[in-house]
Amino acid sequence: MTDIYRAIADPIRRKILRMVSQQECTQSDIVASFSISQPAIKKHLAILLEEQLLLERRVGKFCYYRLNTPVFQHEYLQLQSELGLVLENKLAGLKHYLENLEEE
Amino acid sequence: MTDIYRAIADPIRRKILRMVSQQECTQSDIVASFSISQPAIKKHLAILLEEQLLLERRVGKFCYYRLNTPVFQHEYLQLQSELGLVLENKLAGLKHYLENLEEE
DNA sequence: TTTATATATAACCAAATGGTTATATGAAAT
DNA sequence: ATTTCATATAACCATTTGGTTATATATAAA
Repeated sequence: MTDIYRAIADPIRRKILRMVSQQECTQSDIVASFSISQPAIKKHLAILLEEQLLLERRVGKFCYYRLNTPVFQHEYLQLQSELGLVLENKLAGLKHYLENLEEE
Repeated sequence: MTDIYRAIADPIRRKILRMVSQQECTQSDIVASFSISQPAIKKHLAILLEEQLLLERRVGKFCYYRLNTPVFQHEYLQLQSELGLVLENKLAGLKHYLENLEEE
């Protein structure tokens, strides 16, 4: 369901994740820290919300965003185990190669 | 230069990375392990090559692909430190909150 | 009550993504 | 020499991405 790879594909979204992980931010806080338009930021927020990495809270005319920490943590762990495999495979392949040197 | 986030955005590309990390594969090995067309695989390979996460070697009519381990390792470490920050910030924010409880 | 501010949404655009089919090229095997 | 197999490339298509401007709506402040 949650596609963290899609969420983190854009550097603006990665920066938003870092911002809201430090503290809750309103949409205009976020808009102010980039040089793109408010609707463009809105679309990035929509993707992060869609992937459930952000939570929003409405207070009057303000909209506060914060990290959905449990989901982010879970998805990030999954990512690490998926990508970690790539390097582990490499090591396993090397190990196998070394162990079978004499047989060639 | 290398955009690992782009490279890993697609599940097919992630599986290719895992495959070639275990051992060198020809393009047709790779094509055989998916149910999409050869040109579609070719495009995924082109993206992985463009992002320098793969190396290719030509032997006769075969094209062998392998992981560009140093680049992958480096880029993956960078990714981890960038995304790791998100969770560290969260913890730092919590720590700060706890330390300043009495002052409110 | 008017005005200013925060957010939402629509319409548009260019480029990238992820796939297809058809076909060309080049090397190996019969 | 012909056929077969691996790879490359072209042309096409739909969808997504990442942006824009213009405008609407809703709340807060003057």
